[in-house]
Amino acid sequence: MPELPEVETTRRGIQPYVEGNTISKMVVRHRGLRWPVPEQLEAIVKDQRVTKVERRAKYLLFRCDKGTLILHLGMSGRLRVLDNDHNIGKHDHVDIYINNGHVLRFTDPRRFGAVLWTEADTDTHQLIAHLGPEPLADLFNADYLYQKAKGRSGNIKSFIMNGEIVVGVGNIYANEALFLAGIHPAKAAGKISKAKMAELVEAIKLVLNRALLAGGTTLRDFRKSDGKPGYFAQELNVYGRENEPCLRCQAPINCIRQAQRATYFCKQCQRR
DNA sequence: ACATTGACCTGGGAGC
DNA sequence: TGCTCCCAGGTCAATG
Repeated sequence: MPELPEVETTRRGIQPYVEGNTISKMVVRHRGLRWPVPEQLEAIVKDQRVTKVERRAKYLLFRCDKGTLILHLGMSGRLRVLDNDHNIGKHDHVDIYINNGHVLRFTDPRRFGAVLWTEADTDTHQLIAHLGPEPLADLFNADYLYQKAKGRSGNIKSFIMNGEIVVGVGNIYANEALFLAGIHPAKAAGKISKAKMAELVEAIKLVLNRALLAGGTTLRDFRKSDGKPGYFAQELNVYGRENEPCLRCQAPINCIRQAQRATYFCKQCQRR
């Protein structure tokens, strides 16, 4: 499910139920996520107050009294607020009980997600320390991207999906942003002009902001944290539209594979 | 330093 | 109906 807008939508959805409250209990039914859920986590988080619910890249960060609970939704993860703990499903791996009667439930069929704990500054955490800027921050601009791309021969699509360059640009929005900027996804990152990079930066910010406003894209199983679907899928220009007419020029949309991921683009509108 | 590939998992849909 | 194959929103770790 989750690209950055979905993760941020989830954060906003759960924040009012969690922030300022205390974790009364945690139940882990399946420790085998991307990394094992730490053995002592239930005991560690019990009775800790959550002071902030933040996000860095696609990581959700629950700032607690004694450290930070780090949660990643992976490819198929979901986090919902429930009024009770009924109807436990096969993929409901972790429940976090809040002292206001709500339960945060982490569901993840593919188990690519993660639930971890750190007592160190998260900026120095192994998984977070090397991440690039947030795409919606001012730091992410044409100068930055152009400088980073200098001398790079790899394709621009993989480049913008690289979390060390910029975080939060997943497959769907990488496709959409390149279409809006009129850049061929296979073009070498280092051969793109600064002017084009400026267009790309604006396109990335635009698609992410739009999706954020819509509450995240609905594809397969995405639901906002309250269980209602998001509704951005109908605004996609190229993603998932192989052989359908380009919405700008009517030429059929192409689909190729880059780094084992599907890339959709229009040959007419996105020149090399 | 950079680029590419495999790996982690399950479920759903297409095709036979 | 049921089997097999392929695909899926992420991203780390290992390899050239």
